[in-house]
Amino acid sequence: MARASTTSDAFNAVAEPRRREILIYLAGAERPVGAIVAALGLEQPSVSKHLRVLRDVGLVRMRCQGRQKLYRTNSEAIRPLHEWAGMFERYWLHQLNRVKELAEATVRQGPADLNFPNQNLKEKNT
Amino acid sequence: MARASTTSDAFNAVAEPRRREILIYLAGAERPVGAIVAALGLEQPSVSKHLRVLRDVGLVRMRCQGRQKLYRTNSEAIRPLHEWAGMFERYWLHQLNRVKELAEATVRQGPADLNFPNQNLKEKNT
DNA sequence: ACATTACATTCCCATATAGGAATATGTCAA
DNA sequence: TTGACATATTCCTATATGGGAATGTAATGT
Repeated sequence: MARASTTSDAFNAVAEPRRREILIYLAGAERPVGAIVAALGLEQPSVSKHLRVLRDVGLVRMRCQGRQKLYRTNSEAIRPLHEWAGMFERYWLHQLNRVKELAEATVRQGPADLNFPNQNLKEKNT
Repeated sequence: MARASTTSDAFNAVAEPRRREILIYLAGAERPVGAIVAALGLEQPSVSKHLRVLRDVGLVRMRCQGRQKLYRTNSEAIRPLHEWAGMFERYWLHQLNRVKELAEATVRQGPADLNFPNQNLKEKNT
């Protein structure tokens, strides 16, 4: 099997850096395609294709106004990403505490020998 | 050009659903590969390959213990995702307020005609 | 030394891009 | 109608998968 489609979910859609830029650009206000092209310096067909992906997963909304189409970010669709990543918050807070405690312990004991920095470890880390 | 490599950054790495599952499973404690295989019901080579991707972008750490290799999630590496998605928080809060205000206004006015739900809109939405 | 356990890597392949170029579609203006 | 403007879509192609199967490799037990 190949990689999942970019339109399969928000995670796949935002994997592309340009699509993330577009989402940020369209977060505050709706803009016509031409404005995105000008602001991000991309080719117009490229922007249209990215917008198509973003629409398919609900990350942007579109409205027609005369001959232009106004896009804006649907921030609600980004919440699942935020919440998924947020599940790990308690763990990175723990890691920060451990680093802090280690630093304080090191100050009390004096610095470790930098030539053998792993002398106190039983297993090698990666 | 093709899609960016899954190892190009954390965004691309977590686009794969199985890799997200692995990260959650390895968030609380380090586990040998066999435990992941058993817990998630994937083929062992598949798990090894996913772990390789996750390691390349720093989303997991590995430690050798005898013949097994213990992996754990490096939650710190998920923070950038959380923070990127967090940039949109103020916008989805605004959207929620607008929906709430609209609902309250609707209650005051009575419900709109469901057969012509767009009768008050000048442009068509998508 | 040999078999076993625990992982990692390689090979093969169907599939899905993302970008560039060219073209199609839809809207407004004269 | 004709032309200009704003977007969208199609075609083409190099590239990167992810899964399955098979194989490689390192560590341990006997």
